Amino acid sequence: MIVESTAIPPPGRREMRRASRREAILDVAQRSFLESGYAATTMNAIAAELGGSKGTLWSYFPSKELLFAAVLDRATASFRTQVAVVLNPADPPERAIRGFCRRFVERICRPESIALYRLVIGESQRFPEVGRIFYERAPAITRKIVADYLAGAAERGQLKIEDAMLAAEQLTHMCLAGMHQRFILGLLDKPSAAMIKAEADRAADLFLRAYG
Amino acid sequence: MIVESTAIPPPGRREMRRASRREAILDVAQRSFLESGYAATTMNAIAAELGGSKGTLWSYFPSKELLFAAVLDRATASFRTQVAVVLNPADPPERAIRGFCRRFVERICRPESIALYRLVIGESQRFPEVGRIFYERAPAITRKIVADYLAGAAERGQLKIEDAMLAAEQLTHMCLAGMHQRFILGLLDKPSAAMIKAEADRAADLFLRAYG
DNA sequence: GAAAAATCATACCGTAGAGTACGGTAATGA
DNA sequence: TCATTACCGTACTCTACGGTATGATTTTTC
Repeated sequence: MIVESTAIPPPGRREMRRASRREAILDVAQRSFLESGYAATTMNAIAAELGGSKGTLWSYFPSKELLFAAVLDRATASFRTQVAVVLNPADPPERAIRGFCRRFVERICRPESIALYRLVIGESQRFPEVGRIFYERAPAITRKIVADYLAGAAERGQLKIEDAMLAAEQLTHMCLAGMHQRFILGLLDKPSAAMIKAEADRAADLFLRAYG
Repeated sequence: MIVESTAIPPPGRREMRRASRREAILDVAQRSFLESGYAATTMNAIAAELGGSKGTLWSYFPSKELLFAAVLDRATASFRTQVAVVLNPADPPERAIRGFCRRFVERICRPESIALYRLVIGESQRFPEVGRIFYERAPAITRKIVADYLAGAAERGQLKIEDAMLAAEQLTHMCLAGMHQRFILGLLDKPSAAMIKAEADRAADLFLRAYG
């Protein structure tokens, strides 16, 4: 009564299992690292939450540091892909910039983003690469996208901008001005949609007032 | 041949000794916390660097957490007093704002300030008061000072500002736009005077362009 | 169905660090 | 002078955690 049903698995069934197990480990580890920081996260706790044994955990990630690096890598990758920013050159610049600000503020004020930022900053002293990797994969990429748009808008005569990179940096940081610092320091917990909109509009207003 | 020279010490000589010892402990602890973070700082190392014994250290601060709190308190207090900002209402606003920006950027990009900010952010998850205390004693106070100046300038017709608190927040955060994040993440080490000036002027320019 | 690989459960090792205990010694106060 | 208080040095306890070892059990592959 043995049916050969599973059709696909010539490319290895072990590999599949292994990959999904790896993901499961990273899920648990990421949650713990983001929630408690590096030092307060214990391998024992991760193994316990996984249900498996310690030996298995170590067979996937031979040290806590390597596990941490893998978590960081995955987290920034997810950030990167989610910055599918909607800066449409066909829109009038007010609309495009306002839309970007809202999306950006919403993104960076999510609890996971805040936790990631905290984690990176907290560990960037002990692991200097952490800060560099994060910077290159999150803020630098966003800035580049915004700068490209702004340069185009300047060419089309829609905005008066000399240094697009500088302007992009100013715009993104304006989006951080109010709530973000308070989130980072733990004075606020959950952003409401109204707060996000207000924050984004304030940033866009100032920017457009200066460069419009 | 014993001369009763020391004139003042009726208010206790033990207390003096004790106070200065306490300061010495805080000096060492602060350096270590700022340099290595909370977790990587050990009470043993502090005691060793002090030269004294562990028992003495514990007699001043009965736990690592309490020592940490005391360090934080002192560090933010020193920050607070150093924000003797020169926002002179008699100056023309361009001059006043430019001057403030330079001083402010210089202040927050100092290695000690960066280390403190990192420490606070890194631990504000585990010790939620840390973030709150820091916010109230450093960013909030600065913002208040700036807002008061801006409100005055608006009344005198020098600037077009509706919401002074908002504008103050935007101005101070503009000063953080470029270098500060890179310092925090460890991509830069020591700010040059030229970098500080350029950064401050960029922030002031944008602000004055929008509100001038 | 049997060999091989992965996983499990659990006990263990080494280290490190927070906090304690204690006997001896120097400074302080009356 | 004498009691007290603070300090020193050091050894110690206890706990936690990263990492290892091992033997049994399951799963995959052929």
